[in-house]
Amino acid sequence: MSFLPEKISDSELEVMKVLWEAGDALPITEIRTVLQARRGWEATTVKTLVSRLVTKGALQQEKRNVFYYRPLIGREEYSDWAAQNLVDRLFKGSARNLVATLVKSEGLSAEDIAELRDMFKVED
Amino acid sequence: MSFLPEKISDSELEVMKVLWEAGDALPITEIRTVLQARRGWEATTVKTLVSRLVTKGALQQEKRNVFYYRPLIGREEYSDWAAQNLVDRLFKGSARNLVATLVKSEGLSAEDIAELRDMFKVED
DNA sequence: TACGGCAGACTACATATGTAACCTGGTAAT
DNA sequence: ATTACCAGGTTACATATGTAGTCTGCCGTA
Repeated sequence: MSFLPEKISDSELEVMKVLWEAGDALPITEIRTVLQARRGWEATTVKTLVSRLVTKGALQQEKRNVFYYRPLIGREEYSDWAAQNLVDRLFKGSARNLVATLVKSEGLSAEDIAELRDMFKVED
Repeated sequence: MSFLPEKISDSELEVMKVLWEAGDALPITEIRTVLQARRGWEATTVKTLVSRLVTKGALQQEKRNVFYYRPLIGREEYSDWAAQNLVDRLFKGSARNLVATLVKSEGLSAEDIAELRDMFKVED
């Protein structure tokens, strides 16, 4: 796993999600529009978050007519890292413990469990 | 699930873990000893973290000969919350997606997979 | 061509977090 | 009783984070 350069904060993550959802580089305007609707953030707030992400190496600036921003970290990659991080920090390094918690805490529906069972049949 | 009063930071979590592991209230001295060994933290650093946790309502101070600190939030409870939080923030609210990620990621050992498979055989 | 709007750069500021020092009074040991 | 040490309280200070304002130059439109 290529590890992350620096931590991505909650607010910054919102920006990453917009880019990940778009599946392509976006100009600041686009990002701003989404986050203005979604979170009520001002244009400058979005700009600050984007700048910080560039500094952190999570986004790349592409010069076109106007700057476009492209994620250098994929959603999968980040999610994997976050999941592993949670496992290490709170589940004694055991993913099984995490899953057990999810199962117990109603986090998983009956269908989820059924699907997971299938998944484990197929895997390996 | 009784929700958490405030966020517990990474460093603060280290303190909580010491208490959770102890399974009982501890005096600051004990906590400090563990964290001095485990993290190299100074006595005052530990004191600050403990104080913040008390302020946040995560720890309760018990007056004896000397103050003893007792977690008001259980490890299970916190872990559940953290897991759910991760699911909501990065896995589109689907715990199944998280599990799928754990399975796919290199972070899972063969034994982990085996255990998970067993778990799903037994569960439900 | 003058002007209004917007992108990008820079600045601002309160709260959170990581990490720790200083001070003060009580307690144990001499 | 004197002293050294330690618990508890208070203060410190840099960096991170959430959230946003100001300034400046360019570009399109009147």
